[in-house]
Amino acid sequence: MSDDFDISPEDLAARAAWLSFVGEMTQDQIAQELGISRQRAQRLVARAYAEGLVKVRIEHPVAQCLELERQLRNRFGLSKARVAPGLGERGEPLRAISPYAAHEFEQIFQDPAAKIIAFGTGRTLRAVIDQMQSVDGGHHKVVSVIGNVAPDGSASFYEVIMRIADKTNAPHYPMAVPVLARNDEEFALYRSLPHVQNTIALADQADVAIMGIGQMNENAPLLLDGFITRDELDELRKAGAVGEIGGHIFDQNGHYLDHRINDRMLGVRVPINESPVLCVGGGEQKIAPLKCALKGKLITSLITDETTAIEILR
Amino acid sequence: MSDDFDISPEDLAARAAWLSFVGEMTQDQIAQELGISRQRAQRLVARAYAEGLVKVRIEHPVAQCLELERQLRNRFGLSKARVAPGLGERGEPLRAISPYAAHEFEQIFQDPAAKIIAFGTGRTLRAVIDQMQSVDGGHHKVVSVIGNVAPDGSASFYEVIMRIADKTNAPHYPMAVPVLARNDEEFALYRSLPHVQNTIALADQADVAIMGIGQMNENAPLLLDGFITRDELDELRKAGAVGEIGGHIFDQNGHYLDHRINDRMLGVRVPINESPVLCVGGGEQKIAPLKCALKGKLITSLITDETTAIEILR
DNA sequence: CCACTAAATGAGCATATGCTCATAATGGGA
DNA sequence: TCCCATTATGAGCATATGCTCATTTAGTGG
Repeated sequence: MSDDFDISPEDLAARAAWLSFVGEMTQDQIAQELGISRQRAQRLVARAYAEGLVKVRIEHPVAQCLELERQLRNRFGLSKARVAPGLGERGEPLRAISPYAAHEFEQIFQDPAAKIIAFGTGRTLRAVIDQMQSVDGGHHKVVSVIGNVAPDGSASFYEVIMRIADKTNAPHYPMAVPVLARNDEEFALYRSLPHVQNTIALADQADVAIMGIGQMNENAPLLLDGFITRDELDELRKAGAVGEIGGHIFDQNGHYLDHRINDRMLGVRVPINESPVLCVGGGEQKIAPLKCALKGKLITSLITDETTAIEILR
Repeated sequence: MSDDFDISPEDLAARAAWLSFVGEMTQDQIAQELGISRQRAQRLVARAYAEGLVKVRIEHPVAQCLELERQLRNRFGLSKARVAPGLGERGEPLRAISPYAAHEFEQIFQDPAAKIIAFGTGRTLRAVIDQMQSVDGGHHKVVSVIGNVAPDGSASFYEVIMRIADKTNAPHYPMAVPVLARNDEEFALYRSLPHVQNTIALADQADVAIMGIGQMNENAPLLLDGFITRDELDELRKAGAVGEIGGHIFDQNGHYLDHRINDRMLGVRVPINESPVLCVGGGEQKIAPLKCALKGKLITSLITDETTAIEILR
């Protein structure tokens, strides 16, 4: 059973993790089995875990969370709500939400009926997609509803279309323009580009949109990622901005803001032609935006965590 | 976040496991979070794990196993072969095979096309089904190809139809007769019962059969479970018995034995009308039966573990 | 109401784990 | 070829974990 000569490095990590989690072996046993030092075994297992080779799921609907899901659906007329058990005050909400959301995503892609699935961007969606298992979704198309170019011209770091395509083997259609045009002429120019028109046309046919949500406080993703300046942020907030979905900024009633900056967002707004909008997000800062988005019926399904759900329902 | 008053006991176990695996908390932190002692936290996590609430999957195709799968397919003309990484000499083969097989089972039930899925019995299938996640397979039917009554009249312990139905929510059709009739008259009687005829008729339409495999040595399941006596075992072995699938005994060429005991097996033989037969099994004792079953084309797909695969291919 | 059995709990301890640091190996550029 | 920077490795140690055992609690039958 001991390997005569080493193979790939990742292979060994997977094998060590397998022996650890499935075989329930101690690190000493693994080391012996693979003919390596205990130290190395420990590192291999840790690495496999860190790299996401090891997927842990808890198969049990926690009663309190089910109840919260029911309340969310009723209160806001959602077609679907999923609430992940909280990880306590100090726990990152994303860590709790990701496995739950990843499972939902997998389900969506396992649907045999071919679909056009629109995606937003952001840290949340990135984290969820990293958690997904590979599924065969080659019959679907994934399309971005938002530009994938950062203000400095680099590829937007939190673009997710490529990653979701990797996991699902689906044909992918990024929107290869900036998130935000700098003025109206630039907006018109970008919008007129053939590949943009194609992508937008495809997005317009989306059967479902999967989106994150952004807050408009001092940690606004739009600000952190350099899409708007602090002055513009202040200006938007004065105009009533509370949150944004796919870069499109809305007010406390969940209505998209009529504002020159908002008008230059190149992407497609949700909801798209009555199609369902699945929003993933949680954490203290997302509470206000989520409440407003729910109020304005911008989203039709929600995946969040326990703490956030409680606050939203308060 | 700390619970004010306790809810269900299993709920708490799931929550503790969640905090442990997803939240990566130490037991002390979990204890504090849930307002219990560290001891209790430890036990809750262990319990959740033992009860199978925690599902661990390794997402990485180990190269050596892929190669073995390829060789198995080529050598025996299998439509599908899956090889789980071995757990070393001391590891239970079942422990390695179960997660792999469970995943395959889930895939089968996630197929949207309604199917009739026939099942054998045995320790192996039991273990695999315990590992399965719940899936929505209500559009399929599961039917047993073998009786579910033990010689003492009790329900056969390793019958799996109920359990698979639990996991998949599929309508289920057990075969409510003994595995083996005691003589030809009894055989004719049982076979004539209406509910048996119904079940057999359904099984005859199966789109796929999922089976274990039994050895005919001194640890033969048929002997251990009291379906045949030691004398009968010896007699069968003298007649060339090497293994059995669904109770139907075959020889070294994978041909069903023409023998009075074999003729009294009440179930349906695989393959059923050219339908695929997925066999799950591994371990030293299964090697000979598997080789012969493969030789006789009794099975069309195989899920096994690394060590067994190597031996089969030797 | 008591006594008995079985399960749940907490303390203490042996072991497994993962982190830090010092050292060795590896690899890329001059 | 040598040198430097980066990465991999192993030893030692602090901590987390899980097991055993003694004790308590809960549940059951007399």
